[in-house]
Amino acid sequence: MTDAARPAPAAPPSCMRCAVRSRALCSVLSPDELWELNSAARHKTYPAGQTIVTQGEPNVLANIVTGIVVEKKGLADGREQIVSLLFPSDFLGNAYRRDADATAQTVSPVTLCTFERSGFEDVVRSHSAFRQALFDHAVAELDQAREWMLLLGQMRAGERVATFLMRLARRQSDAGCSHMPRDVVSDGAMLRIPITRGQMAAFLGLTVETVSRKLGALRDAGVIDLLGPRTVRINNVERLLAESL
Amino acid sequence: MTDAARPAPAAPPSCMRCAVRSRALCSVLSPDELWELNSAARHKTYPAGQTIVTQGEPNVLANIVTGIVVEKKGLADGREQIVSLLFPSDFLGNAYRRDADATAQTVSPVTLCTFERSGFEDVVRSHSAFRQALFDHAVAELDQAREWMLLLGQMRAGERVATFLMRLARRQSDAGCSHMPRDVVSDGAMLRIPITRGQMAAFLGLTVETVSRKLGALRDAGVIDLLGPRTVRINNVERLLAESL
DNA sequence: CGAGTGATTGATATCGTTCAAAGCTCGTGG
DNA sequence: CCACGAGCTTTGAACGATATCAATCACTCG
Repeated sequence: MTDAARPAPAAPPSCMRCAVRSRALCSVLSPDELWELNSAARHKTYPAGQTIVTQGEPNVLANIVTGIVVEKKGLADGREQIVSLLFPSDFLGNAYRRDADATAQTVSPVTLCTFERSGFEDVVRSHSAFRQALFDHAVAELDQAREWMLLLGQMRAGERVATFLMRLARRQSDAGCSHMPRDVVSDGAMLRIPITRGQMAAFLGLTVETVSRKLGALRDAGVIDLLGPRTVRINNVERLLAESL
Repeated sequence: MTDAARPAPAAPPSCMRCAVRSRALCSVLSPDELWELNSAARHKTYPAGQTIVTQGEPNVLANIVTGIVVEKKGLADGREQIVSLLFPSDFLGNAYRRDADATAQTVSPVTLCTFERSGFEDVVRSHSAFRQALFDHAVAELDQAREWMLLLGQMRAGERVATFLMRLARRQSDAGCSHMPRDVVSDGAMLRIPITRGQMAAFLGLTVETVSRKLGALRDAGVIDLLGPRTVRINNVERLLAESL
């Protein structure tokens, strides 16, 4: 009765309510498949600044529902490099790797939709579209990492900061209206920087002071306004793009 | 007759002769499966310094049989960052991406075992072990890229050079005797640097001069000997490791 | 033998870091 | 509602590491 009688099968209630359902990995699953995956899922919440998984320890498989997460790698003497900045709908963890290659830490209060490994792997094994989505995700992450290698290896401080702002702006521009072209940033766009200057520095391979100075320089040049430490208005996208090279 | 009569089915002749057969992706395939993949394969040779694929253009799918290949990404003004250094047995190209995300260029004369895309995809689709190996490869590349982000973002010049030498030494130590523990480097180990100082610089995010100076500093400290621009003897692995942090 | 490329070395310049000191923000509690 | 304080951010000054500019040297290939 449950299956055959349902005319338009519905997704699990918790998925129907999910804020990131349409953009997360699970968007490729049919309602029936969602039920299967959902039975392995469990929501968890973390306060800001909490470590979710530590480099080298068993991984977590999860969608980020709300909040911001960073992944970072550390040197013995404490220096840290942020290797990834994760937003709601992003996926955390490698399905094909037992242990984490980086430490994941919350930046703000975070809600995760975590998946029990064996149930997750069942879904991966039996659904090629899901497997494909997972693969695409890995390839996209590799792309991003290499793009960041170019930034870290070749760009000067000002270019790094400008590039960071542009990528953040592009990322945020597709949050809202889906009928607008993605990734387009226009003059006057408001930008919320989700991380501290220290975290920006650890992401850009710079010091806090340099990040602050380069932001100040962009402000002085009229390219951006700093409405607060975390809020930026982009006055001139073209010039910001030129700064970022 | 051909199939059923063969008691221990043999791999295709060209694969039997292949120098990298045991370490390349195709090592997970059975002889029968190898025949299938091999029918989509074709060897190609390139002289040193030749561009194999350009960033943004259609990809190549290939195993490197002999020679060294670098993948690099460039900025508009000509600055370049090498994002990957590929050795014989390494795989070049993303099966799940039509276009290349980086330019691939030969460093020495190179032989590739290239695969026609549709035939390759058929094998990927029908053989889960092969698909799995491909996925593992992507994950390993992501790992390497992030490790390099840590180097580019946080290490000082001397640490970068020392780290490069250690990773190269580890990589070369597993080329020979397979009964020795992998990745172990011992004092007195000889090292062949497969790339120029300029390419090292582009890989490490430094200038040629700095690379040369830091190598000189390691030599002056007695940690290594420079027997030629491309040949290094590691006198003191422990100290080299300490320099690399 | 000579030319050209790659490597080393030296002198100087520059960018980003380091060290130091205020100045803001925002959450907390009175 | 305001005052307080911790942590974050900005700014300044000096230093230092690496880049830049320049010259020489070494090796390979015509």
